[in-house]
This record gives sequence, structure tokens and C-alpha cells, in this order.
Amino acid sequence: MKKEFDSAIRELVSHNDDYRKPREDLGYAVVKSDHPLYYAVVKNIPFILQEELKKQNLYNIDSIDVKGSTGDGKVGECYWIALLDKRITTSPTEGMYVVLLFDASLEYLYLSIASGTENLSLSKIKQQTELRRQHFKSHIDKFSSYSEFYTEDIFLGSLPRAKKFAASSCLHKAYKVESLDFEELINDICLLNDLFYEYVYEQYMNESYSLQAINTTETLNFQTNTGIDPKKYASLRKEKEKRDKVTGDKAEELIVNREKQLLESFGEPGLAKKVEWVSQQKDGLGYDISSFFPSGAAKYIEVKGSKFWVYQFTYYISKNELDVAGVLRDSYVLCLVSNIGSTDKDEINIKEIIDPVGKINITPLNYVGKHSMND
DNA sequence: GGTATCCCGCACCGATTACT
DNA sequence: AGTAATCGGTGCGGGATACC
Repeated sequence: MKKEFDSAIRELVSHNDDYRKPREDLGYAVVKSDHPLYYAVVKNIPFILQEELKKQNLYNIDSIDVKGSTGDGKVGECYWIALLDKRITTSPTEGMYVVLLFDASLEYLYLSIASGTENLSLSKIKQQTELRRQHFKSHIDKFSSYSEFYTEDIFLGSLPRAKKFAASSCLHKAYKVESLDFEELINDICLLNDLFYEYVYEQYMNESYSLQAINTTETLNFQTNTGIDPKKYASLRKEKEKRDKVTGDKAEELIVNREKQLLESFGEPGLAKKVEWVSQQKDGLGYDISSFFPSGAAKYIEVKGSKFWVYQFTYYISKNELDVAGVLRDSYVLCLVSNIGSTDKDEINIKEIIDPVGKINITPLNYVGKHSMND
């Protein structure tokens, strides 16, 4: 794959001048589907990426189409190859996606998270992107594996469309095209893809949901193209729930093992054997793990997990869990596990809160309604 | 007077329809 | 059944226009 990719990139660079040569009768270059550059950008590279990412088991790859273009009709100033999730968008004019953007001179390639710009003015795009950049910046600042990603402006070309592409880019990593490393790129795509879905699940789905609601009042049709089709929303939502479950289980498993290790290190192998992952068998106890303090006192642990590193850990806690915590007091431990997705175990951040009632900051989110039907 | 925005025609593409 | 014509949708740059 690496060989094919490298030769496709060479093909791309060597044929660029020829491809961009204006047609004499028209005064501008026209897309030629039998040209080697077209083949590289539209067919070959997307195919290689799709195959390799499938092999790497990229998250959600089965819903993703890798699609490339040099423009339709007229040759575009910058070529792009996008990873389009069918449930979010099928075209880079709409929605949000991970994308490879070549600059006009083919000197640099940018791996980026960008959004559709069709029908949006440059200023609107900048406005929208600014908020997203802030969100991503707080993430990459705190997370070492994203240290080569930046949220600053990029330059793709001088024409309006290129400016729009650049303006919609939320964060990027730049590569010199001539020294592009395939494996590094694939790794980075996987990394950015995870972040992309994190954003989709946590932010974008909410953004588009509220926009969708506003749009029904027929005022804001200029922003319809940022929204996910509500019919496809359900599928993404299920995906999110599934992911949350995996994250939760992983966090609980981690804590079970950690408890056993801790007790053994305190010279209590007997207690270590009695640590139980109770939520695997029973629901509604109000805690996930029954363990012990080194003193031998019972320790009931409720685990909350987050896949990524977070400044502010947000979690959902049920009334039942709070009630149980209120009864068990010092025996009840709320355990927050952040950065489960990290491959480096040392980067996983664990915080224990003993007797959490009164110590934690909570906001009611669900209510039970009652009304007499006899009035 | 420079820039952002709108509108337009051209070219491509895939799907559908019409024709042999 | 196979192929040709057609059509709607879409993405591009350019020119006209609006706006500071």
C-alpha cells in the first residue's frame, strides 16, 4: 500500500502543471477524467486510503466513503480527499468531515477537520469555525499525541473557494508533500478521526439539532447545510450509546483490576480475591464494584468513564446512585476515569471521591411529572 | 477603491428516459 | 437488450453588484 501511495503522490505532483494548463478556447483548465492526475486524486488515492484505513480498523470505517475531487467542470484551485460519513454528509459541500487538503502549489498537504461551506458566506464560516477552533484548541493543548495539530489559519489558495475551505478548517496538521510518510499519515487520520467523532457526538449533533429546530421557522435556511439529516440522527445516536457503553465497561474493568492490584500490594490477597464487578451481574445497586479498603472495610465503587482527556469531567449520576451514596457514606466511592482511549496507560487519569454527596456539583436533568386527571 | 457576495454559464456525473 | 440522448444536480471561476 505504501508503495502505491507514494507513486500516486509522485504522479500527482509531476502532472500538476499539465493538468492545470488552461484550455485555449475557454481560458481555463477543465477537469479531464482520463488524466493521470485525475486518476490519482479521484480514484487511486481514495481507494488506497479506504483499504488501508479498513485494515487499520478505523472507527466507523463502514459508514465512511473516501472521496476525492479536483473540482467539477473547471479544475479547482486546491484538490481535496475527504472521509465522508454517509450518515452525516455525502458531499463536502455540507456537514462535517475529516479531509486532506492540498494547497494550490501542491507544496503542502493538510489533514484537517472541516465543514461544508456551500451557501455560507466567508464571514459566516469564520464565525462558525472560530467557536469550533476554541473547542479543539483546549483539547489539543492538553493532549500530547495531538501536539502537531494546530488551529491557526492555513493558506490553500487565493481564490474564494480555497479561502472558504481554509476558513472552515477547525484544526490541521501540515505535511510537506514531497516528504509525505504514508504510515504517519494513516496514524494521524486514525487519531483525528477519533477526535472528529468525539466532536460529532458531544457537540455537532447538538448544534445541528438546535439549528434544525430553528430552521422550521423558515428564517435561517442559510444554515441548513450544517445539519445532520434527522432521519440519520438515530443511527449516530445509537453509535454514541454503544461507544459510551464500551467506554464505561472499559473503565469499570480497569478499576476492578486496579483494586485487586492495590489490595495485593497492601498484603491482602484474600480481600483482592473478593473484589466483585457487580454491575456485570446485577443492575440498580447504585454502584458498579464491591471492593475493600486496605483496612478491610467495605468499599462500594461507582465508576464514570470518559474516552478522551477532559478538563471538566461531566458525568450522569442517577437518583438511585445518589440515594445509595447517601446511605453508605464513607463506604461509597465515586471514581472518575478520564482518557480511557489513550494507548499509554500512564496517561489515564483516575480520581476517587469518597462519600461524594455534598462534595460534588450536580444539576438536575430529568424530572418526574405528575398531574391529577380528575380536575 | 478594495473586498465580500450574488448570480451566471460551463462542464461533469449519474440516473432516467428514449430510441434503435 | 444495449446504446444514445436527456435531464437534474452540483462545483468551478468570473463578472456584476453591494457594501464598507
